[in-house]
Amino acid sequence: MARGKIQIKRIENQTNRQVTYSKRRNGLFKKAHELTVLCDARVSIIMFSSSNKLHEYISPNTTTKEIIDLYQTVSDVDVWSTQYERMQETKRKLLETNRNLRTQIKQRLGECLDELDILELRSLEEEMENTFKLVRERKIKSLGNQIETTKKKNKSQQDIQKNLIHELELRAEDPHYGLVDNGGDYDSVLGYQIEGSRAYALRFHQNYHHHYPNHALHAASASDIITFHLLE
Amino acid sequence: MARGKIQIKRIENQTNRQVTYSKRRNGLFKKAHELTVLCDARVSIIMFSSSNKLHEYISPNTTTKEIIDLYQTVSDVDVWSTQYERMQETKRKLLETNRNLRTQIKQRLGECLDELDILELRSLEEEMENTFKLVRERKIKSLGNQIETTKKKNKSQQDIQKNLIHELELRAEDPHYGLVDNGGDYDSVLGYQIEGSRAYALRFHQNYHHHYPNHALHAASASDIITFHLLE
DNA sequence: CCGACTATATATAAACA
DNA sequence: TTGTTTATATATAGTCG
Repeated sequence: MARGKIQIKRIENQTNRQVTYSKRRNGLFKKAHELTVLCDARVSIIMFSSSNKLHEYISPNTTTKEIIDLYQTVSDVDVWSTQYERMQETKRKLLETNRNLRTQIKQRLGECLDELDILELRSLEEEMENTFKLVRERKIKSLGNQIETTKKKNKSQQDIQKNLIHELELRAEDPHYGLVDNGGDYDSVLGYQIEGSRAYALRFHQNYHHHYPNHALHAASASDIITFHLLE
Repeated sequence: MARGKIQIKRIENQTNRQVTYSKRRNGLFKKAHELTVLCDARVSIIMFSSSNKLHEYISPNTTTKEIIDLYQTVSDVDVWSTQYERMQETKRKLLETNRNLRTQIKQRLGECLDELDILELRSLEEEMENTFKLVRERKIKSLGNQIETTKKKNKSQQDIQKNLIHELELRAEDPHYGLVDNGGDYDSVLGYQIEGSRAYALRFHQNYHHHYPNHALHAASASDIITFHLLE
């Protein structure tokens, strides 16, 4: 049985306080739930006991995160500040690093030199000279490689050319491949795929065959007969 | 008067619902407050009405932010994710920019050149050469300035020296400034403040006056008589 | 830490101001 | 909207198991 009016002040007895906490907590959550259902509201209750135990109520069909998100949006309270400030600090540092790096690059592009003293200029000069040399060496090496590659390509192109010429000679000698004289000048194109990306075409003038049908092709230097095209 | 057992289901009448919401909300907050006081707990209630009106209760001596912070720490719910992800994205972008800038700087230090093709190398080379020249010009100019400054300083030092000598001559001639011969050798120090940061002291040997009291000081090159000290 | 009991204290629906 | 009133429903302190 209840003993008179309940005084709203801290319950000193630890056990009683614990019991009351538990009972009233359930009562509170029940009320909150009734409110949710009766009035179509969304309620979030977060509570910590005196011993820092967490208990929470959240209306059905929603989440605490959702409520807190909404709370943050609607109220002016900067609920996030703790996390936010930490992140802001990180961001600030990154932006500063960024700025410093940009300045360094600018100086390496010859801008913003006013800020540098003589010692800094001297070391930057030295640095620039070293890098300049390094880059030049690298460029020369790269050019060398390119020349090598080109030479090899030329070599393989010459081989292909020779093969083609050889084949043409064979066909020219073989009646089965005899070319029809239709009275006009036209070109026949033989496509050749190399390296999967560039196509080379060997083009030859048929009138040559027309006029000299039995003349064998054998000269690699027959530039008036065979033209080499790089198809892009 | 209450009409039978209250059904816990949504109140369809808009007005009644609103009234009940208001009354029960107060009841809930009252209970929450009682709980706070009786059991020494901390309670945060955040609620939204069906019309999305925000109401909140928070125990005295604490803040909603504090409760949410604690909630985030204790529970596994990533209450911050919305904000957090936005910040993370910003951070990620900054880090990437940062990385790119660093790569650029490295290339301008002659590192990581492997990744560059011939065109990039060519432009980097040109850039390096230009900057190298700019920096050299700047260095030369800076050296020029330095020499100018030094010359001016020397000039002004010479002036000061002349003035001092002049003053000494006057004093040597004026009996009022006559120096007492106390039989010992000692130095008298005249302090002179220049540019507010460096002090120069003109030190002269009194025995000179002792032995040749009427001898006028006039030679700037009298290094055995006047010593010039740079006091740090 | 429940759950149950019970005498009271409180809450509240409805109606009205 | 908010504050009564009032009949009832609910909540709960203290106690026991």
